Amino acid sequence: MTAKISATDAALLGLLTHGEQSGYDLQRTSETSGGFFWAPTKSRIYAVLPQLVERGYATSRDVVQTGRPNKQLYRITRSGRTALQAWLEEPPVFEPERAPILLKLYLGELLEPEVLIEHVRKVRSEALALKRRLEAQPPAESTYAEITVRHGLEWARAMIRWATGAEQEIASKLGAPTAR
Amino acid sequence: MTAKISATDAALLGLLTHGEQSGYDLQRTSETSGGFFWAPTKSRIYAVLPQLVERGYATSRDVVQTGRPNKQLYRITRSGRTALQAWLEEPPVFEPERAPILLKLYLGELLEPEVLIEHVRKVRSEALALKRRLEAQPPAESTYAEITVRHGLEWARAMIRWATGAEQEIASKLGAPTAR
DNA sequence: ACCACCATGTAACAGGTTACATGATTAA
DNA sequence: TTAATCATGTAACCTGTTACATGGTGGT
Repeated sequence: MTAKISATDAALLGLLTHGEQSGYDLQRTSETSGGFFWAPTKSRIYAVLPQLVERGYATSRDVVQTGRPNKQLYRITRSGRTALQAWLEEPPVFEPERAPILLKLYLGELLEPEVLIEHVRKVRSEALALKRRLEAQPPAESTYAEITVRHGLEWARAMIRWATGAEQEIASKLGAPTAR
Repeated sequence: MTAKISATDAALLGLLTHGEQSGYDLQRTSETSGGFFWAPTKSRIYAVLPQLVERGYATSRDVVQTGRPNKQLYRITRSGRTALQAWLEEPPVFEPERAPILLKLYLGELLEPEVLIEHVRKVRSEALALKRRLEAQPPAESTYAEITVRHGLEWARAMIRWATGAEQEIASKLGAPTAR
C-alpha cells in the first residue's frame, strides 16, 4: 500500500513533523542543524517537495507576502507520516566508506610519496577541524541529536588516528627509498 | 589540455596500469581485492570502458575465443596515464559520512526506542563482521594496500565504539521513560 | 554602494542502480 | 542436474550537482 520513499524524502518529511515549513526553511535547517549527515541541495529540495505533494505525503498552500517573495508552505499528511514511519523502521544499510582518498592511496605506487603525504595531511586537518567544531558545540537539544554528534566525533577521531599512522608509514618509505 | 576524469574512470584506469584486461576482469578485481572502497557495478564498468576509449585514455582490441564468449581487452594509453596522474594528484575531498542510520536516529523521537536499538545493533554487528574480516586478512600485498585496510579497521572500530555507546544511551531511556 | 537574506525555480549534465537478455562450458 | 564461470551489454530509472535566472528589503 504505502510506496517506498527515499532517504531525502524521509529527511524532508521528518523535518516537516516539526510543523509547516517552506522549501527555504527546510534548506536552512537541513544545512545548519544536523546537516552533517543529510543536506540535500536547494534545487533538490525544490524538486522533491512537489513530488511529495503529488504522492500525497504532503500538502502545500500559497502564502502571499508583501515586502518579500511569496512562498509555499508544506505540511505533512497522515499518509506522509505512515510512509515516514515505514522508512524509519526499515533496518538501516550501513556501508563502509567509499572515499576517493582511499583510491588514491591504493594506487599509491603511481604517486610521489610526498604528494600522498600532502593528501593524508589534508584529510587529517579537516578531520581535526570537524572534531573541534563538534566538541565546541553546545551539548545538543535532544539525546538523539547528541548521538549523531557522537557519531561524527568517533568518525573524526578514527580519521585522525588513521591519517597520523598513514603519514608515518609513508614517511618511513621516504627515509629508506629502496629498502632491501 | 587533459580533461578531468571521475573517480570511477580513475579506478578503472588505475587497474589497467597492471596490464591489459577485459571488463569482466576489472569487475572481478574491483569487487574482490580492495573493492572495499571502490566497486562500480558491472553495467557501469561496461558503460565507462568505451567512453575511455572514445576519450583516448584506453584502446581496446577484440579477442576471439572458442568455447567461451569473445572479449574485449583494454589497454591504458599514454594520455590515459597522464589523466590518471592528474586525478591522483588532485587534493582529495573527504566528506563526513552521510548514512541513513544517522537520519533515523536524528528523527529518533518518532520511533520506539526498541526499534532504534535494533537498528544500532545491526550496525554494530556488521561493523564487527567487517573488522574481523579485515583482521583475518593476510598482511596485504603492498604498503599502500595495507594502509587502506588500516582505514577500514579504524572505521569499523569507530562504528563499534559508537554503536555500543548509542545502544546504552537509548536503553537508559527505556528504563526511565519519562525522566524528570 | 554593496552584501546578505528571503524565496523559488529551471536546465543541463553526471553518476549510478536494478533488472533483463543471452548462451556455452565445466565442475560438483 | 544444478550452479558457477566466462563475457557483454541495454533500458529504464533515480538521485544528485552546478550554474543560471529573478528581484525586493534591510543592514553596514
